[in-house]
Formats: sequence, C-alpha cells, structure tokens
Amino acid sequence: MQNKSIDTSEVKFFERIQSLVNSEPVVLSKNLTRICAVDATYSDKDRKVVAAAALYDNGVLSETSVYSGRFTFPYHTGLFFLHEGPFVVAAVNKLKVKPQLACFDAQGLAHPRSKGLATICGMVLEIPSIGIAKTALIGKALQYKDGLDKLNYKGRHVGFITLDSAKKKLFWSPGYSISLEQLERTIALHQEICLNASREAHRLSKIEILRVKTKPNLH
DNA sequence: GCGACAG
DNA sequence: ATCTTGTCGC
Repeated sequence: MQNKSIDTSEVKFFERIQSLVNSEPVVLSKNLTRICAVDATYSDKDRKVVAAAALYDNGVLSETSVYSGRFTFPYHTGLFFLHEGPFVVAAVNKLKVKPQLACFDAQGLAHPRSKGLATICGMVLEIPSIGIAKTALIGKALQYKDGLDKLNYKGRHVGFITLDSAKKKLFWSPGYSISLEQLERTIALHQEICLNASREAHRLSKIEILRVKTKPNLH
C-alpha cells in the first residue's frame, strides 16, 4: 500500500542515484556547540507538511525555524529522503545561524544503500549530520557497552543503539561527514542535547501544522 | 520464495 | 507518519 504510487522504474532509478551519491566530507568541529535537530509532521489527507528545526547553542535553545509546504513524492521505504528531505532541508536553511551538527529523525549509515535521509540531507546542507531513528530499518544489535549496543548489518558496524528516558530504543547512525568514532563521542558528550533538540523540533512541527490546517488559505 | 520495511 | 475512541494500566 505504501509504495503503490511509485512506478517500479522510478524506484530503481532513484535507488541507483542514491547508491552513487558520494561527496567530500567537511570536518566536524572540534568545539561542537551549535547542534540542531529537525523533524516534520504531515497531514496526509491534504498533503501538507511542516518541518521545524530547533538549534541549541551550548545546550540552550537559541533559535527555531519552520517551513510549511505540500509534498508530492510519496513515502517509500529506503527512499524516505525524497519524501521528507526537501522540507527538513528548507527548515534548516531558514535558521540564521548555521549549525555545526544536524540531527534527523531517520537513518544515516544504517540503511540498505548506506545513505539514508540523514546522510543525503547533511550533504545537501554541507553540515555534518547524524540519524536518530525510533526503529531500525536494517541490522541487529550487538552488546557493546553498558547502555550502548552496536548495530550491525552484514558484518558491518553501522550505528549504535541507546535507550531514551522512557527506555525506548533509539538507533543512531552516522550521516554526512561523521565517522562511527565521532558519532560515539557525540553520543557520549551531547546525547541529551541531541534528544532535547529532536523533541523540540517534533513538538514545533506538530504545533505548526495545526495552525496551517486551521488557515487553509495560507497554504 | 516470503516477509519486513526510517517517517 | 497519519486516520481515530475508548480503554487498559501504572
């Protein structure tokens, strides 16, 4: 049901392009203070989408942005970036201050073609990025450290698994211009900021779509 | 071959 | 994710 609106040749075509994506990474800042998260909320009935970004500076919310639009490309597993990417990228671009790290509610490396939305969007933005997903798309858990599992796929380490404050699993994977080692360090040092920013972005996009739905003429 | 499948 | 009411449980 979810992929009936995409032609099989379209799927193959976009998957191929995704596989070929490759770009020189920028460098993750040594002094990481500006971290943003971005999320989107949908109204499937009228195809409206609102993306919201929340920027934290030194652990404090410093700026937010919202982008409202209407989606055309449907959700299709593995091609999520085509569905949501344009909107979350637009929201991050509306921030006046450029983040040093962007967190996406999606996969990065932990993807069948190693390049989920977090990877693609970080590359488009030229901002180092990570994916923090609530469920896994691929891979299995391997015990690693206390409170930190590794996510493995086809014998490869592709990410980490943590538990949030409600003890629900979170699947972290490197996005653009970030190594697994840098991701592990980021989790150790900035996990709470990343999750606070994600919650704030989620909350804002939810609030904003209600406003958009109440005023149909504004979009 | 069949099922699963980020949001 | 969204569409949706009441309901079960800590």
